[in-house]
Amino acid sequence: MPIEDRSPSGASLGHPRKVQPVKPRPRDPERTRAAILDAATQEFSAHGLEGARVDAIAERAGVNKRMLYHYFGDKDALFLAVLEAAYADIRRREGEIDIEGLSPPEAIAEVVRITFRYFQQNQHFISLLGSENLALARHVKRSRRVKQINQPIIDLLGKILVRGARTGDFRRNVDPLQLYLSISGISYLYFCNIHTLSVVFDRNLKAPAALAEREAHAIDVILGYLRA
Amino acid sequence: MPIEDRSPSGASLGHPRKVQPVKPRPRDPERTRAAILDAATQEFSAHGLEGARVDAIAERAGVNKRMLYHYFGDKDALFLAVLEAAYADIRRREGEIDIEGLSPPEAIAEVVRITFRYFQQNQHFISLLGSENLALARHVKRSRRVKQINQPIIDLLGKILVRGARTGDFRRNVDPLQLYLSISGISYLYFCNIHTLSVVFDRNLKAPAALAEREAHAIDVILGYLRA
Amino acid sequence: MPIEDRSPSGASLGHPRKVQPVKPRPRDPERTRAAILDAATQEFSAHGLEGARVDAIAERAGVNKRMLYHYFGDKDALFLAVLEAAYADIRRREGEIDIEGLSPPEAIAEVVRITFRYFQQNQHFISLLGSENLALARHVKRSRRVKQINQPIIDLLGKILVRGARTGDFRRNVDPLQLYLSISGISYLYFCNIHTLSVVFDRNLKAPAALAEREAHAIDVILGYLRA
Amino acid sequence: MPIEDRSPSGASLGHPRKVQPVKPRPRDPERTRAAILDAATQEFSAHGLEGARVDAIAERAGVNKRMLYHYFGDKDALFLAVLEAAYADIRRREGEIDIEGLSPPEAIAEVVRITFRYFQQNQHFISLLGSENLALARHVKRSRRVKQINQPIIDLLGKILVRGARTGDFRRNVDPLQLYLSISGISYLYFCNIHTLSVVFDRNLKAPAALAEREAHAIDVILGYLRA
DNA sequence: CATGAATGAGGCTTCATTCAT
DNA sequence: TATGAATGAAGCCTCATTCAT
Repeated sequence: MPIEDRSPSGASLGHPRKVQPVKPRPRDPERTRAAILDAATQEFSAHGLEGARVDAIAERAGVNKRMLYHYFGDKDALFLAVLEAAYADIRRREGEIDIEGLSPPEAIAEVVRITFRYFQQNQHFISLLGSENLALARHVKRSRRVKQINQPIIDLLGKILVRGARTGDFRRNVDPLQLYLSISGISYLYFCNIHTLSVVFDRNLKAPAALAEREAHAIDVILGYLRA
Repeated sequence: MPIEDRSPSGASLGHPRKVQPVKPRPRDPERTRAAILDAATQEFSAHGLEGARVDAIAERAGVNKRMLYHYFGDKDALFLAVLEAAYADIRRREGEIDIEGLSPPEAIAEVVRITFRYFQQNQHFISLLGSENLALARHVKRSRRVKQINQPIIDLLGKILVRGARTGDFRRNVDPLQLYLSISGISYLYFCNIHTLSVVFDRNLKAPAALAEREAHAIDVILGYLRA
Repeated sequence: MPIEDRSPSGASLGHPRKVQPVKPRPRDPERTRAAILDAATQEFSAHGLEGARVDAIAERAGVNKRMLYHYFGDKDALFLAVLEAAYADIRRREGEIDIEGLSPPEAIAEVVRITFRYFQQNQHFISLLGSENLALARHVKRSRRVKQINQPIIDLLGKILVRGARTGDFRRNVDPLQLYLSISGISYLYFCNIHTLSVVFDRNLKAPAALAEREAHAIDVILGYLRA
Repeated sequence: MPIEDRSPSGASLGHPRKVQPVKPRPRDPERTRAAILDAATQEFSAHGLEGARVDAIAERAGVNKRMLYHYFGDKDALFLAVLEAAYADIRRREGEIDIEGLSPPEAIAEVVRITFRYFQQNQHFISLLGSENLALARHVKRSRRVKQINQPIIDLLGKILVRGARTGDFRRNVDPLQLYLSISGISYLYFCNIHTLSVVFDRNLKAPAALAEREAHAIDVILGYLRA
């Protein structure tokens, strides 16, 4: 089941700072705004909140630096906008999970798989979260929009767990939130620390085989834990 | 089983930048070096590699800024020194795990527990890893000392898995490295994103009850997965 | 004898930059121009020529920034327009001085009183003069309209002095211009430096009692000097 | 009685921004600090607080821009330092007034004369006061050192007034503070608005003859007012 | 070993002004 | 007439680092 990247940008970590600015048509506020947001997503995820350069964002977006302030206020506000877009994207993605007609184990496997692949394809989101936690979540705290954004996925897991318990597939009394954090965590660590882990264990964790192995393991762990 | 913090510093995230500089006795190279390293650990973990300020480190350490360069070369070299110290510390900690006389499930539970508590008490290590991965592991790549530092824990897990398979407690064919990454991940995500998760789910994840709940869940997941 | 403020705006120093924009009816050039001029008077007097912000003026006036350029050319030209309006206003006010039927001392007292109150109620004018002198009078130099604007008041003083000399009330050979500068100066300093003087002498110079005392003193000095 | 300019700098208004940087010997903190303060006095008085450029100050002082921040903190703190130095200077000057052996009228004349000449030779002080009042005295308010700096001159005037009343030279019940403000005001306005007044009255108020005439008039007014 | 002054590059932000509609 | 997007220059300030003592 292929999963397209619909994140605000195709940014991924690890690219040096060379850029192909996509000049937006002038006098097209919508496009300009989007270009800035996209460039900012790349820059912030590639270099962190403190490491990101406003000049680089402007250049990447192909707009005048002044526009960043025109549209977003300042660097921190731009970062919040990027975060909100990223959160909105993951919510959208999780909302599309379709478990219609799947058995409880198959449904859980699907959730794990999608989670794994989402992190794989959106490593910039992991980086953004890192910056925001370094900043003690001070941007997100001021945002109403991000709060409880993950509730739907918790609810979905809750339903699958109930169904699985009823069919006898799953153990009982599993907290959906704890489960969600474990599902995420198993995938998250892998991508979050992919560079250091690759060095420390002297393996190329980005290789397709390694990725497939990890994905299979993630499903194994969660289903192994849940089985009655 | 209480676990004391033996990390190079008692640093934890979230502290503002005010500091009580502990002036080392002048003309005491050993102490000066240690003071700088400790201060740097705090500063780097609190503000990230890019966000850390050389001046702040010097002030925190109570030494002249010039000393940082005298002892460590430059900011990046200092960061690497901090990383190496952090890795050395975790290796030391993992080397102390004692599973003598424990059944395989008890041994695994102990590993999970110690891992969870280590991250809990050394959140600065998580922050440092974040910075290093943002930097594409470029410091660690140059370091011989960090490589394969985690091998002992993999070996330990391997032994426990073999024993558990023989006793019939555990499933067979579990890759110790994959297992290690899962054990870590389940705890790691929690502390890595503790600030944003607290906001997004509107819970105080630092509360003792929440921590205890998470720790128990982590053990449940791993043992649940491993059981034959 | 109460004197209403008829200056182009009711601006006075010391107000922070928050504003209630009075949106002029669109398509009403007269009103738009007046709104801009009024807003500019406030902004320039509150923040000085260099400190004034074109954006703030536009916002204050409730018009599009482009209009400032449409109606006035540029910031400097707008400043000159403000200055000219201020000069015109003070000329108008001085032209209204009525000494009909007053004895020479009473007439002089009236001039001093009106001068004092004018400065009191038009402190923005003092501020504008400060900016213009800082700019070495470069705007006013280019303006024909401001030159000799103060001639009428000099002429008036000259007449009173002649009359007073004839009646024996006043000393002879008083230069009306020098007298005018002294009359102005005695009031001017008080308002020009009201903030620093209040701090340096630890008094509230804006208090009604302080103002009344100063006004009486101003009259005393001038009449004391002039008496034969 | 010639009066040398001992102000922190020989700055006077009206000079364009070209500069002869006086490079201080490096590694001479005292000199560096003084050079910055002197350059800042010139720049602030020539262009106002908002119009002054930090770069220009550094260039004028012949030091690296970073030094301004090293020694003074930021632009506002530097401005306060300039103000304090200016106030200290005028206090020093007023403290040197010597009325020993002078009759009360002669003593008052001396005070007026010195005041007039001080303003004449220190027009930068007038400019600085203008900036500070535009800033609502917000710098001076935070300074303990500036408060009541002018008390000595008030005390001096008080003594002369008492003596003059006793000798029958002066009228009674003159408030020394009000008198001081008048003495200052009569000179202050002239220099404060020298550029606009020169234009408005189409005279060269800087000409020696004009200055002498004004000084004589100032003495006349004050003594005329005070005479019994 | 230790200090504090000094540096030049570059950071974020804001300015007055003009363009396209 | 009126609008809001767009611009390039420049403003204040801070950075990691080195020099002179």
